[in-house]
Amino acid sequence: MSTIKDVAAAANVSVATVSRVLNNNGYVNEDTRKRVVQAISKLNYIPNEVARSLFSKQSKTIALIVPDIKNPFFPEVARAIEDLMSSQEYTLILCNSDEKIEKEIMYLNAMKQKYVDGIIIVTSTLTPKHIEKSDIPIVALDRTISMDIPSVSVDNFEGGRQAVQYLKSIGCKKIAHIRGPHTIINADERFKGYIDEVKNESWFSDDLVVNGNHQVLETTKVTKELLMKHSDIDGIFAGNDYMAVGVLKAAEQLGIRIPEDLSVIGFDGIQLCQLTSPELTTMAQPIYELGYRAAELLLEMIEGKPISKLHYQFQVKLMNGQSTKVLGVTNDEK
Amino acid sequence: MSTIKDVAAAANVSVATVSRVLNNNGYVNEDTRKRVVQAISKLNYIPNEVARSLFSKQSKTIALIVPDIKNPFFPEVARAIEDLMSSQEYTLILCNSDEKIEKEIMYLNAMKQKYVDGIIIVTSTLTPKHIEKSDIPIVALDRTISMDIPSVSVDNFEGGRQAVQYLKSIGCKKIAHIRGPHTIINADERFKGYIDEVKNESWFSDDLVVNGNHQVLETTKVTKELLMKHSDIDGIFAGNDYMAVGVLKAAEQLGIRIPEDLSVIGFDGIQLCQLTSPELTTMAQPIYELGYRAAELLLEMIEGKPISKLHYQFQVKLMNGQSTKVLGVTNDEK
DNA sequence: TTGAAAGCGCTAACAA
DNA sequence: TTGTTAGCGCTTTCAA
Repeated sequence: MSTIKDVAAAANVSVATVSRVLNNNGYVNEDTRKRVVQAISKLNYIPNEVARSLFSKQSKTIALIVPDIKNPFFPEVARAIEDLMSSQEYTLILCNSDEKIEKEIMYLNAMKQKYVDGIIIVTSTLTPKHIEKSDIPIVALDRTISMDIPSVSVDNFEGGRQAVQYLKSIGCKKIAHIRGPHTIINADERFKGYIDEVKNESWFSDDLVVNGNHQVLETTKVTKELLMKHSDIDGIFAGNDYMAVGVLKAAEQLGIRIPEDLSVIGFDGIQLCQLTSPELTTMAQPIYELGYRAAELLLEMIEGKPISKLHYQFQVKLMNGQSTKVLGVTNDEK
Repeated sequence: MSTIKDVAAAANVSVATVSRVLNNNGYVNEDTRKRVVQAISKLNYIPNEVARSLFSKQSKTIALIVPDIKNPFFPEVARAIEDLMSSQEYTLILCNSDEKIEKEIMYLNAMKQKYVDGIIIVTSTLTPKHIEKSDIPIVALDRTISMDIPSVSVDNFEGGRQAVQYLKSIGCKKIAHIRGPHTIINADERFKGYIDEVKNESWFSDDLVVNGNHQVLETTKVTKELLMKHSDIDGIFAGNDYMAVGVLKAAEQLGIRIPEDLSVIGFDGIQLCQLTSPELTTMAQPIYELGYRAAELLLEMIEGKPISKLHYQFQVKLMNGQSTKVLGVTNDEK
């Protein structure tokens, strides 16, 4: 690998001049510029980013810390982030925290050490205290951390409400909820949205809510128990799409027809929804947009632009599949 | 952020001494070591990786270049790689090439520029020429590039054969194949495995092979056409799990029962297989292992160890779902 | 056992 | 318009 020195020697100028043409700043005579450009291409020279970073204290690199890239929600945000970042010549480091605070802190330190220019993180456990002392720009994605830390997420409470409202609107008379882990704030919000919508219903009782733990198998198990106990449940709001699949499986095993006997709605809108049969009705998040916006926000922070808005909250949108019945239309007509 | 200088000053030693205790090499008196260690923890000092990289020409960073992280095969390999790498204090850069050679080359250059220590790449288009001149360690994952470039993959040909053999073994009498894109070597290998197994069958004809292009919708479309043309097809080998889902949908739309009328087998063994109903039978790759092994191989190369074996080829394994019939067992008994 | 100093490749004062 | 040089933070000779 040739260095700026080699180029300077080849073009018979000083390294400063080469640097000038490289960065396109400062005066440089048209002829010398040409000589330099020639030398560069002749030597196949590319500037060493590490040396640049050492000087500039910027690495043109950002980190994305997610619980687990295998969770299909995250590849899509990762893709969105990488799309924007690579277009700006930034590079993306991927970290998996498994929702463990030690790992999050470990990565935070490692990233600081590498001079990454910014971090996008999905976390339920980190508090502002862990973050504030690192002066590096951070954006919270999917879940907010605090009022001070910029975030991009959806309105999970409202999404939960709307899911239930939709089930009501198509005529469901007893609606259960399979919720996600208590440790994850979004699961709580969705749960609260459900509660808000059903708490005054005569049919409502606490045991219409069970915990599926964001797992398919676990959900199938608890849903079967639930449906055997309450045979008159005709609508289920699952806290995410995985759990909705678990519900589908439970219904199948019990010989309950979907959507004729039971309407199921999920949350998230991951690709999976189109792949099941029946296809899943879900409250879809604009997943790619979330990632993209988080990246845009982070970029603004990195560039030191004034941040007009700290918190971006997107709305979820009903995505109609075949797992919810259509009011006034029998199955034959569909 | 404090630097090695600050530590040196605080401990009243030279930076060289601090460096010695940091890296645990060279003689350093026990007392001075203690003073240094104290200073380090007092100042909350962490060494600057960028400066280290500049000197050592190593970045403790590797890159993973995949076509698209949204393809569910890749998050799992990414996870495996990151697991091993982070345990060795390496960091993972993620790149999406969209199977485009320009992007691959662009990333290759960008990574060289960043002094990444190694690269794991999934590519169908890159040739040794693109790679050889970059002296940086490279491992080809999922698809081989050439004999000279280390690789980790599965035996796609044999996997294709075995898929067809299995369909035969459960009694299928006319087996079709939905193949993947011609541009992807693995799709070709699987196709060849299919051909090898059926070419001498009396029922075989060329038009039993159609291209699903690795897409669900496209597959549903071509499969419906196929099944309408050949109503006696009783087995389909889909070139990957996505296309197998497409087949499931086609069958459903045509009122064909799976597995009673038609047995379907996929390839890859992504998580999706357990989420459909019926659950998919597939030739499963050891996806996590593939990623992990590629990472191990790369690490050995980075550390300059002698590489005893350049090419690792894993076997795929039949993973039984409900999309293939069970010989001699009627559906009622199951 | 320790320190001084050169150098990794680059940028940006400052001088010329 | 160009060159000289200091310095980014670290590691490693070389000398003491």
